[in-house]
Amino acid sequence: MSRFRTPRISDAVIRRLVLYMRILDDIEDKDEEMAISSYELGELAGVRAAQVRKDLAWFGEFGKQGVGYKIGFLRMQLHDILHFHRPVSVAIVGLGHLGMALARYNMDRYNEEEKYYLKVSALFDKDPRKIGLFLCGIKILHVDEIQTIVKEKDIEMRVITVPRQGAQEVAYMLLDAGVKNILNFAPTTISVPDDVKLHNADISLELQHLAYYLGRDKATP
Amino acid sequence: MSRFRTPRISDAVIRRLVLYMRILDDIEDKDEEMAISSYELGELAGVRAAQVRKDLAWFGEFGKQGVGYKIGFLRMQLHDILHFHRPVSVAIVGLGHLGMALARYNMDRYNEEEKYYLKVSALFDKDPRKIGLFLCGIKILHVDEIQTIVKEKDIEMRVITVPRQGAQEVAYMLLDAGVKNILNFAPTTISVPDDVKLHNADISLELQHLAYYLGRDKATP
DNA sequence: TAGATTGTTAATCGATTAACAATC
DNA sequence: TAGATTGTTAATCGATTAACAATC
Repeated sequence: MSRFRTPRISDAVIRRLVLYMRILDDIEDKDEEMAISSYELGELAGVRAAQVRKDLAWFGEFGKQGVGYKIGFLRMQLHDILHFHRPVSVAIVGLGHLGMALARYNMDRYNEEEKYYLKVSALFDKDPRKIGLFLCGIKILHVDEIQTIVKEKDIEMRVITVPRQGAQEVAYMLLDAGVKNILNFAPTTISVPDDVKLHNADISLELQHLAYYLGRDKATP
Repeated sequence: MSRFRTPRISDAVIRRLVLYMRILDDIEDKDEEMAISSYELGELAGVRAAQVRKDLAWFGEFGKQGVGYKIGFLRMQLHDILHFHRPVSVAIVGLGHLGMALARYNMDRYNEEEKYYLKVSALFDKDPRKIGLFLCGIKILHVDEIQTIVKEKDIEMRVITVPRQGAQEVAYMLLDAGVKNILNFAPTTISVPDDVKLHNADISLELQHLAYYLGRDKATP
Protein backbone atom coordinates (compact mmCIF):
# COMPACT_ATOMS: atom_id res chain seq x y z
CA MET A 1 0.00 0.00 0.00
CA SER A 2 2.09 2.82 1.30
CA ARG A 3 5.20 3.49 -0.67
CA PHE A 4 7.24 3.58 2.51
CA ARG A 5 6.80 -0.15 3.11
CA THR A 6 8.02 -1.19 -0.35
CA PRO A 7 11.07 -3.45 -0.35
CA ARG A 8 13.62 -1.97 -2.71
CA ILE A 9 12.56 -0.43 -5.94
CA SER A 10 15.12 -0.71 -8.68
CA ASP A 11 16.66 2.35 -10.19
CA ALA A 12 15.35 1.35 -13.61
CA VAL A 13 11.80 1.62 -12.28
CA ILE A 14 12.45 5.07 -10.85
CA ARG A 15 13.88 6.33 -14.11
CA ARG A 16 10.83 5.15 -15.99
CA LEU A 17 8.54 6.81 -13.45
CA VAL A 18 10.32 10.11 -14.07
CA LEU A 19 9.75 9.55 -17.76
CA TYR A 20 6.05 8.88 -17.23
CA MET A 21 5.80 11.97 -15.07
CA ARG A 22 7.39 14.18 -17.69
CA ILE A 23 5.27 12.73 -20.45
CA LEU A 24 2.13 13.55 -18.49
CA ASP A 25 3.50 17.00 -17.67
CA ASP A 26 4.20 17.64 -21.33
CA ILE A 27 0.91 16.52 -22.84
CA GLU A 28 -0.49 19.58 -24.56
CA ASP A 29 -4.03 20.80 -24.25
CA LYS A 30 -4.62 18.12 -21.71
CA ASP A 31 -7.83 17.52 -19.91
CA GLU A 32 -6.72 16.41 -16.47
CA GLU A 33 -9.87 14.36 -16.12
CA MET A 34 -9.18 12.40 -19.25
CA ALA A 35 -7.88 8.89 -18.88
CA ILE A 36 -4.80 7.39 -20.47
CA SER A 37 -4.28 3.65 -20.74
CA SER A 38 -1.11 1.81 -19.86
CA TYR A 39 -0.85 0.96 -23.52
CA GLU A 40 -0.90 4.61 -24.62
CA LEU A 41 1.50 5.73 -21.93
CA GLY A 42 3.81 2.87 -22.78
CA GLU A 43 3.72 3.90 -26.42
CA LEU A 44 4.84 7.41 -25.50
CA ALA A 45 7.55 6.18 -23.16
CA GLY A 46 8.79 3.44 -25.43
CA VAL A 47 7.97 0.56 -23.08
CA ARG A 48 5.36 -2.21 -22.91
CA ALA A 49 2.00 -1.65 -21.35
CA ALA A 50 2.63 -4.45 -18.86
CA GLN A 51 5.74 -2.66 -17.69
CA VAL A 52 3.90 0.58 -17.12
CA ARG A 53 1.35 -1.22 -14.95
CA LYS A 54 4.02 -3.15 -13.08
CA ASP A 55 6.03 -0.02 -12.38
CA LEU A 56 3.01 1.81 -11.03
CA ALA A 57 1.83 -1.19 -9.04
CA TRP A 58 4.91 -0.91 -6.80
CA PHE A 59 3.40 2.23 -5.36
CA GLY A 60 -0.32 1.67 -5.36
CA GLU A 61 -3.42 1.33 -7.48
CA PHE A 62 -3.88 4.42 -9.56
CA GLY A 63 -6.10 3.22 -12.37
CA LYS A 64 -9.54 1.85 -13.04
CA GLN A 65 -10.25 -1.31 -14.97
CA GLY A 66 -11.80 -0.65 -18.33
CA VAL A 67 -10.89 3.02 -18.13
CA GLY A 68 -7.21 3.63 -17.52
CA TYR A 69 -5.45 6.29 -15.48
CA LYS A 70 -6.83 9.78 -15.03
CA ILE A 71 -4.07 12.04 -16.28
CA GLY A 72 -4.34 14.62 -13.53
CA PHE A 73 -4.48 12.09 -10.75
CA LEU A 74 -1.61 9.96 -12.02
CA ARG A 75 0.47 13.04 -12.61
CA MET A 76 -0.10 14.13 -9.04
CA GLN A 77 0.72 10.69 -7.67
CA LEU A 78 3.93 10.50 -9.66
CA HIS A 79 4.99 13.92 -8.45
CA ASP A 80 4.31 12.72 -4.96
CA ILE A 81 6.23 9.47 -5.30
CA LEU A 82 9.23 11.19 -6.86
CA HIS A 83 9.26 14.04 -4.34
CA PHE A 84 8.23 16.57 -6.91
CA HIS A 85 5.39 17.88 -4.81
CA ARG A 86 7.49 20.42 -2.95
CA PRO A 87 10.51 22.51 -3.89
CA VAL A 88 13.78 20.64 -3.56
CA SER A 89 16.83 22.85 -3.33
CA VAL A 90 19.70 21.97 -5.59
CA ALA A 91 23.26 23.24 -5.47
CA ILE A 92 25.51 23.03 -8.48
CA VAL A 93 29.24 23.05 -7.93
CA GLY A 94 31.32 23.90 -10.96
CA LEU A 95 29.93 26.18 -13.62
CA GLY A 96 31.73 25.09 -16.69
CA HIS A 97 29.60 24.35 -19.70
CA LEU A 98 28.07 21.25 -18.19
CA GLY A 99 27.16 22.96 -14.94
CA MET A 100 25.67 25.82 -16.90
CA ALA A 101 23.68 23.44 -19.06
CA LEU A 102 22.21 21.70 -16.05
CA ALA A 103 21.52 24.93 -14.21
CA ARG A 104 19.85 26.58 -17.15
CA TYR A 105 17.76 23.62 -18.10
CA ASN A 106 16.34 23.11 -14.67
CA MET A 107 15.89 26.79 -14.02
CA ASP A 108 14.09 27.38 -17.27
CA ARG A 109 11.82 24.47 -16.73
CA TYR A 110 11.17 24.54 -13.05
CA ASN A 111 12.19 27.68 -11.24
CA GLU A 112 9.56 29.81 -12.91
CA GLU A 113 6.70 27.61 -11.81
CA GLU A 114 5.64 28.47 -8.31
CA LYS A 115 4.36 25.12 -7.32
CA TYR A 116 6.93 22.40 -7.03
CA TYR A 117 9.86 20.72 -8.77
CA LEU A 118 13.56 21.21 -8.47
CA LYS A 119 14.84 24.62 -7.55
CA VAL A 120 18.43 25.41 -8.36
CA SER A 121 19.15 27.70 -5.45
CA ALA A 122 22.90 27.82 -5.07
CA LEU A 123 25.80 27.93 -7.50
CA PHE A 124 29.48 27.54 -6.67
CA ASP A 125 32.71 27.92 -8.56
CA LYS A 126 36.36 28.59 -7.88
CA ASP A 127 37.13 30.86 -10.80
CA PRO A 128 37.27 34.52 -9.64
CA ARG A 129 35.97 35.61 -13.02
CA LYS A 130 32.77 33.71 -12.44
CA ILE A 131 32.18 34.47 -8.80
CA GLY A 132 29.66 37.24 -8.32
CA LEU A 133 28.00 36.71 -11.68
CA PHE A 134 24.30 36.00 -11.76
CA LEU A 135 22.68 33.12 -13.58
CA CYS A 136 18.91 33.38 -13.81
CA GLY A 137 18.95 35.50 -10.70
CA ILE A 138 21.22 33.26 -8.65
CA LYS A 139 24.62 34.56 -7.66
CA ILE A 140 27.67 32.40 -8.18
CA LEU A 141 29.57 31.97 -4.92
CA HIS A 142 33.03 30.75 -4.00
CA VAL A 143 33.26 27.05 -3.18
CA ASP A 144 34.59 27.91 0.25
CA GLU A 145 31.10 29.05 1.14
CA ILE A 146 29.58 25.65 0.46
CA GLN A 147 29.39 24.64 4.08
CA THR A 148 27.61 27.78 5.26
CA ILE A 149 25.22 28.03 2.36
CA VAL A 150 24.25 24.37 2.24
CA LYS A 151 23.00 24.66 5.79
CA GLU A 152 21.55 28.13 5.43
CA LYS A 153 19.53 27.36 2.33
CA ASP A 154 18.77 23.79 3.39
CA ILE A 155 20.15 22.38 0.17
CA GLU A 156 19.00 18.82 -0.38
CA MET A 157 20.73 17.85 -3.59
CA ARG A 158 24.22 18.60 -4.77
CA VAL A 159 25.58 18.21 -8.22
CA ILE A 160 29.26 18.11 -9.05
CA THR A 161 30.18 19.34 -12.49
CA VAL A 162 33.79 20.30 -12.04
CA PRO A 163 36.76 19.06 -14.06
CA ARG A 164 38.11 15.63 -13.19
CA GLN A 165 41.02 16.94 -11.17
CA GLY A 166 38.83 18.85 -8.77
CA ALA A 167 36.05 16.34 -8.26
CA GLN A 168 37.42 14.53 -5.25
CA GLU A 169 38.27 17.77 -3.47
CA VAL A 170 34.78 19.12 -3.96
CA ALA A 171 33.36 15.83 -2.76
CA TYR A 172 35.30 16.20 0.48
CA MET A 173 33.95 19.71 0.97
CA LEU A 174 30.42 18.48 0.47
CA LEU A 175 30.99 15.60 2.85
CA ASP A 176 32.26 18.06 5.44
CA ALA A 177 29.04 19.97 5.04
CA GLY A 178 27.19 16.81 6.02
CA VAL A 179 25.88 15.92 2.62
CA LYS A 180 24.67 12.36 2.12
CA ASN A 181 23.61 12.49 -1.51
CA ILE A 182 25.90 13.44 -4.37
CA LEU A 183 25.46 13.38 -8.13
CA ASN A 184 28.80 13.34 -9.87
CA PHE A 185 29.09 14.34 -13.51
CA ALA A 186 32.86 14.53 -13.50
CA PRO A 187 34.34 11.79 -15.66
CA THR A 188 36.21 10.16 -12.83
CA THR A 189 35.72 7.93 -9.86
CA ILE A 190 35.41 9.64 -6.51
CA SER A 191 35.40 7.84 -3.21
CA VAL A 192 32.94 8.48 -0.42
CA PRO A 193 32.12 6.79 2.90
CA ASP A 194 29.70 3.89 2.81
CA ASP A 195 26.79 5.87 4.19
CA VAL A 196 26.86 8.42 1.38
CA LYS A 197 24.84 7.76 -1.76
CA LEU A 198 26.89 8.59 -4.79
CA HIS A 199 25.42 8.61 -8.28
CA ASN A 200 27.71 8.85 -11.25
CA ALA A 201 26.54 10.22 -14.55
CA ASP A 202 29.36 10.36 -16.98
CA ILE A 203 28.19 11.92 -20.20
CA SER A 204 31.43 11.35 -22.07
CA LEU A 205 30.85 7.65 -21.48
CA GLU A 206 27.59 7.98 -23.40
CA LEU A 207 29.48 9.24 -26.39
CA GLN A 208 32.31 6.76 -26.08
CA HIS A 209 30.26 3.62 -25.74
CA LEU A 210 28.48 4.47 -28.97
CA ALA A 211 31.63 3.92 -30.96
CA TYR A 212 31.15 0.20 -30.40
CA TYR A 213 28.02 0.23 -32.52
CA LEU A 214 29.72 1.91 -35.46
CA GLY A 215 30.41 -1.28 -37.34
CA ARG A 216 26.73 -1.80 -37.71
CA ASP A 217 26.21 1.70 -39.06
CA LYS A 218 27.00 1.08 -42.68
CA ALA A 219 26.38 -2.65 -42.62
CA THR A 220 22.70 -2.36 -41.85
CA PRO A 221 20.84 -1.55 -45.04
CA MET B 1 36.39 -16.41 -30.68
CA SER B 2 35.97 -13.57 -33.10
CA ARG B 3 33.92 -10.72 -31.79
CA PHE B 4 31.98 -10.61 -35.04
CA ARG B 5 30.31 -13.94 -34.37
CA THR B 6 29.04 -13.00 -30.90
CA PRO B 7 25.27 -13.14 -30.46
CA ARG B 8 24.17 -9.83 -28.97
CA ILE B 9 26.22 -8.15 -26.34
CA SER B 10 24.18 -6.12 -23.93
CA ASP B 11 24.66 -2.41 -23.63
CA ALA B 12 25.57 -2.82 -19.97
CA VAL B 13 28.57 -4.91 -20.96
CA ILE B 14 29.73 -2.32 -23.48
CA ARG B 15 29.49 0.46 -20.95
CA ARG B 16 31.63 -1.48 -18.52
CA LEU B 17 34.17 -2.21 -21.22
CA VAL B 18 34.49 1.53 -21.87
CA LEU B 19 35.03 1.97 -18.16
CA TYR B 20 37.74 -0.70 -18.07
CA MET B 21 39.38 0.90 -21.08
CA ARG B 22 39.47 4.32 -19.49
CA ILE B 23 40.75 2.94 -16.22
CA LEU B 24 43.63 1.28 -18.02
CA ASP B 25 44.24 4.45 -20.02
CA ASP B 26 44.35 6.50 -16.86
CA ILE B 27 46.67 4.35 -14.76
CA GLU B 28 49.63 6.54 -13.98
CA ASP B 29 53.25 5.52 -14.34
CA LYS B 30 52.04 2.30 -15.82
CA ASP B 31 54.24 -0.46 -17.01
CA GLU B 32 52.41 -1.84 -20.01
CA GLU B 33 53.95 -5.23 -19.38
CA MET B 34 52.62 -5.41 -15.85
CA ALA B 35 49.62 -7.58 -15.20
CA ILE B 36 46.39 -6.60 -13.53
CA SER B 37 43.98 -9.17 -12.10
CA SER B 38 40.25 -9.21 -12.66
CA TYR B 39 39.94 -8.56 -8.96
CA GLU B 40 42.02 -5.38 -9.09
CA LEU B 41 40.34 -4.09 -12.23
CA GLY B 42 36.96 -4.83 -10.71
CA GLU B 43 37.93 -2.90 -7.61
CA LEU B 44 38.77 0.16 -9.71
CA ALA B 45 35.61 -0.11 -11.77
CA GLY B 46 33.32 -0.88 -8.88
CA VAL B 47 32.27 -4.33 -10.08
CA ARG B 48 32.97 -7.93 -9.09
CA ALA B 49 35.95 -9.79 -10.43
CA ALA B 50 33.69 -12.43 -11.93
CA GLN B 51 31.90 -9.76 -13.92
CA VAL B 52 35.12 -8.39 -15.32
CA ARG B 53 36.08 -11.85 -16.52
CA LYS B 54 32.65 -12.54 -17.93
CA ASP B 55 32.55 -9.23 -19.77
CA LEU B 56 35.93 -9.84 -21.36
CA ALA B 57 35.13 -13.45 -22.16
CA TRP B 58 32.48 -12.32 -24.64
CA PHE B 59 35.29 -11.12 -26.88
CA GLY B 60 38.12 -13.55 -26.33
CA GLU B 61 40.75 -14.81 -23.93
CA PHE B 62 42.97 -11.95 -22.91
CA GLY B 63 44.48 -13.17 -19.66
CA LYS B 64 46.71 -15.86 -18.29
CA GLN B 65 45.80 -18.10 -15.38
CA GLY B 66 47.77 -17.34 -12.28
CA VAL B 67 48.94 -14.04 -13.74
CA GLY B 68 46.12 -11.79 -14.85
CA TYR B 69 45.86 -9.42 -17.80
CA LYS B 70 48.83 -7.55 -19.21
CA ILE B 71 47.83 -3.92 -19.02
CA GLY B 72 49.16 -2.91 -22.41
CA PHE B 73 47.67 -5.87 -24.20
CA LEU B 74 44.25 -5.61 -22.60
CA ARG B 75 44.19 -1.89 -23.23
CA MET B 76 44.90 -2.50 -26.88
CA GLN B 77 42.27 -5.19 -27.15
CA LEU B 78 39.65 -2.98 -25.52
CA HIS B 79 40.46 -0.12 -27.86
CA ASP B 80 40.07 -2.55 -30.70
CA ILE B 81 36.74 -3.95 -29.52
CA LEU B 82 35.29 -0.52 -28.89
CA HIS B 83 36.54 0.93 -32.18
CA PHE B 84 39.00 3.19 -30.47
CA HIS B 85 41.87 2.00 -32.59
CA ARG B 86 41.29 4.53 -35.34
CA PRO B 87 39.95 8.06 -35.45
CA VAL B 88 36.18 8.24 -35.46
CA SER B 89 34.76 11.50 -36.70
CA VAL B 90 32.10 13.06 -34.57
CA ALA B 91 29.75 15.89 -35.44
CA ILE B 92 28.02 17.89 -32.76
CA VAL B 93 24.83 19.71 -33.65
CA GLY B 94 23.81 22.45 -31.27
CA LEU B 95 26.45 24.37 -29.37
CA GLY B 96 24.64 25.45 -26.29
CA HIS B 97 26.35 24.70 -23.01
CA LEU B 98 25.86 20.97 -23.29
CA GLY B 99 27.19 20.78 -26.82
CA MET B 100 30.17 22.88 -25.73
CA ALA B 101 30.79 20.66 -22.74
CA LEU B 102 30.84 17.54 -24.88
CA ALA B 103 32.93 19.13 -27.59
CA ARG B 104 35.50 20.48 -25.19
CA TYR B 105 35.76 17.36 -23.13
CA ASN B 106 36.38 15.10 -26.08
CA MET B 107 38.65 17.55 -27.81
CA ASP B 108 40.79 18.09 -24.77
CA ARG B 109 41.09 14.43 -24.11
CA TYR B 110 41.33 12.96 -27.54
CA ASN B 111 42.00 15.39 -30.34
CA GLU B 112 45.49 16.17 -29.16
CA GLU B 113 46.61 12.57 -29.26
CA GLU B 114 47.62 11.58 -32.72
CA LYS B 115 46.83 7.95 -32.48
CA TYR B 116 43.20 7.08 -32.16
CA TYR B 117 40.02 7.89 -30.24
CA LEU B 118 37.12 10.14 -31.02
CA LYS B 119 37.78 13.21 -33.09
CA VAL B 120 35.24 15.98 -32.94
CA SER B 121 35.57 17.21 -36.50
CA ALA B 122 32.43 19.16 -37.25
CA LEU B 123 30.27 21.57 -35.29
CA PHE B 124 26.88 22.93 -36.31
CA ASP B 125 24.54 25.55 -34.96
CA LYS B 126 21.75 27.80 -36.18
CA ASP B 127 22.58 30.93 -34.23
CA PRO B 128 24.28 33.50 -36.53
CA ARG B 129 26.27 34.76 -33.54
CA LYS B 130 27.91 31.38 -33.16
CA ILE B 131 28.47 30.49 -36.79
CA GLY B 132 32.01 31.19 -37.87
CA LEU B 133 33.44 30.96 -34.38
CA PHE B 134 36.20 28.48 -33.74
CA LEU B 135 36.21 25.96 -30.93
CA CYS B 136 39.55 24.23 -30.43
CA GLY B 137 40.36 24.91 -34.05
CA ILE B 138 37.05 23.70 -35.48
CA LYS B 139 34.78 26.20 -37.17
CA ILE B 140 31.12 26.29 -36.27
CA LEU B 141 28.99 25.90 -39.40
CA HIS B 142 25.35 26.48 -40.20
CA VAL B 143 23.13 23.44 -39.79
CA ASP B 144 22.13 23.72 -43.44
CA GLU B 145 25.59 22.47 -44.30
CA ILE B 146 25.14 19.22 -42.41
CA GLN B 147 24.40 17.15 -45.46
CA THR B 148 27.45 18.30 -47.43
CA ILE B 149 29.87 18.16 -44.54
CA VAL B 150 28.77 14.82 -43.14
CA LYS B 151 29.64 13.23 -46.47
CA GLU B 152 32.73 15.31 -47.12
CA LYS B 153 34.33 14.63 -43.76
CA ASP B 154 32.98 11.09 -43.52
CA ILE B 155 31.39 11.75 -40.17
CA GLU B 156 30.54 8.53 -38.38
CA MET B 157 28.84 9.73 -35.22
CA ARG B 158 26.42 12.55 -34.70
CA VAL B 159 25.37 14.07 -31.46
CA ILE B 160 22.31 16.21 -31.02
CA THR B 161 22.52 18.76 -28.26
CA VAL B 162 19.93 21.28 -29.33
CA PRO B 163 16.96 22.52 -27.32
CA ARG B 164 13.91 20.28 -27.16
CA GLN B 165 11.97 22.20 -29.76
CA GLY B 166 14.61 21.75 -32.42
CA ALA B 167 15.57 18.16 -31.81
CA GLN B 168 13.18 16.49 -34.22
CA GLU B 169 14.00 18.90 -37.00
CA VAL B 170 17.70 18.27 -36.64
CA ALA B 171 17.04 14.56 -36.58
CA TYR B 172 15.30 14.83 -39.93
CA MET B 173 18.25 16.71 -41.39
CA LEU B 174 20.63 14.02 -40.18
CA LEU B 175 18.40 11.32 -41.56
CA ASP B 176 18.37 13.08 -44.93
CA ALA B 177 22.15 13.00 -44.83
CA GLY B 178 21.93 9.22 -44.56
CA VAL B 179 22.90 8.94 -40.94
CA LYS B 180 22.06 5.65 -39.21
CA ASN B 181 23.34 6.39 -35.71
CA ILE B 182 22.20 9.27 -33.56
CA LEU B 183 22.91 10.19 -29.98
CA ASN B 184 20.24 12.49 -28.64
CA PHE B 185 20.89 14.61 -25.56
CA ALA B 186 17.80 16.74 -25.99
CA PRO B 187 15.30 16.06 -23.22
CA THR B 188 12.59 14.87 -25.54
CA THR B 189 11.54 11.90 -27.59
CA ILE B 190 12.40 12.02 -31.25
CA SER B 191 11.13 9.53 -33.78
CA VAL B 192 13.28 7.83 -36.36
CA PRO B 193 12.77 5.01 -38.87
CA ASP B 194 13.27 1.48 -37.62
CA ASP B 195 16.63 1.02 -39.28
CA VAL B 196 18.20 3.99 -37.45
CA LYS B 197 19.83 3.40 -34.10
CA LEU B 198 18.85 6.12 -31.69
CA HIS B 199 20.42 6.49 -28.27
CA ASN B 200 18.91 8.83 -25.77
CA ALA B 201 20.95 10.37 -23.00
CA ASP B 202 18.87 12.76 -21.04
CA ILE B 203 21.00 14.41 -18.38
CA SER B 204 18.15 16.26 -16.76
CA LEU B 205 16.61 12.87 -16.06
CA GLU B 206 19.71 12.00 -14.05
CA LEU B 207 19.07 14.95 -11.81
CA GLN B 208 15.36 14.41 -11.58
CA HIS B 209 15.36 10.75 -10.68
CA LEU B 210 17.63 11.51 -7.75
CA ALA B 211 14.88 13.40 -6.00
CA TYR B 212 13.26 10.05 -5.27
CA TYR B 213 16.10 9.09 -2.98
CA LEU B 214 15.85 12.25 -0.92
CA GLY B 215 13.75 10.71 1.81
CA ARG B 216 16.63 8.45 2.70
CA ASP B 217 19.03 11.36 2.91
CA LYS B 218 18.38 12.46 6.42
CA ALA B 219 16.91 9.19 7.64
CA THR B 220 20.08 7.17 7.20
CA PRO B 221 22.30 7.71 10.20
C1' DT C 1 -24.64 -5.84 -20.43
C1' DA C 2 -20.34 -6.13 -23.43
C1' DG C 3 -15.91 -4.21 -24.08
C1' DA C 4 -11.95 -2.45 -22.18
C1' DT C 5 -8.26 -2.27 -19.19
C1' DT C 6 -6.60 -2.80 -14.76
C1' DG C 7 -3.67 -5.23 -10.98
C1' DT C 8 -1.37 -9.40 -10.27
C1' DT C 9 0.36 -13.91 -10.82
C1' DA C 10 3.12 -17.06 -13.32
C1' DA C 11 6.40 -17.82 -17.15
C1' DT C 12 10.22 -16.17 -19.50
C1' DC C 13 14.18 -14.08 -20.24
C1' DG C 14 18.59 -12.16 -19.18
C1' DA C 15 22.19 -10.63 -16.20
C1' DT C 16 25.05 -11.32 -12.14
C1' DT C 17 27.50 -14.17 -9.05
C1' DA C 18 29.70 -18.25 -7.14
C1' DA C 19 32.35 -22.10 -7.81
C1' DC C 20 35.89 -24.77 -9.77
C1' DA C 21 38.66 -27.36 -13.03
C1' DA C 22 42.29 -25.92 -16.05
C1' DT C 23 46.67 -24.02 -16.24
C1' DC C 24 50.12 -20.46 -16.03
C1' DT D 1 56.08 -27.44 -7.44
C1' DA D 2 52.56 -24.50 -4.92
C1' DG D 3 49.87 -20.46 -5.34
C1' DA D 4 47.30 -17.60 -8.04
C1' DT D 5 44.02 -16.46 -11.29
C1' DT D 6 41.94 -17.38 -15.47
C1' DG D 7 37.80 -18.95 -18.52
C1' DT D 8 33.56 -21.23 -18.06
C1' DT D 9 29.76 -23.63 -16.25
C1' DA D 10 26.01 -23.86 -13.16
C1' DA D 11 23.20 -21.47 -9.63
C1' DT D 12 21.08 -17.40 -8.31
C1' DC D 13 18.95 -13.44 -8.63
C1' DG D 14 16.15 -9.91 -10.67
C1' DA D 15 13.67 -7.76 -14.32
C1' DT D 16 10.51 -8.07 -18.20
C1' DT D 17 6.65 -10.00 -20.45
C1' DA D 18 2.45 -12.65 -21.12
C1' DA D 19 -1.78 -14.01 -19.53
C1' DC D 20 -5.99 -13.60 -17.18
C1' DA D 21 -9.40 -13.11 -13.52
C1' DA D 22 -11.38 -9.07 -11.50
C1' DT D 23 -14.07 -5.21 -12.35
C1' DC D 24 -15.04 -0.65 -14.03
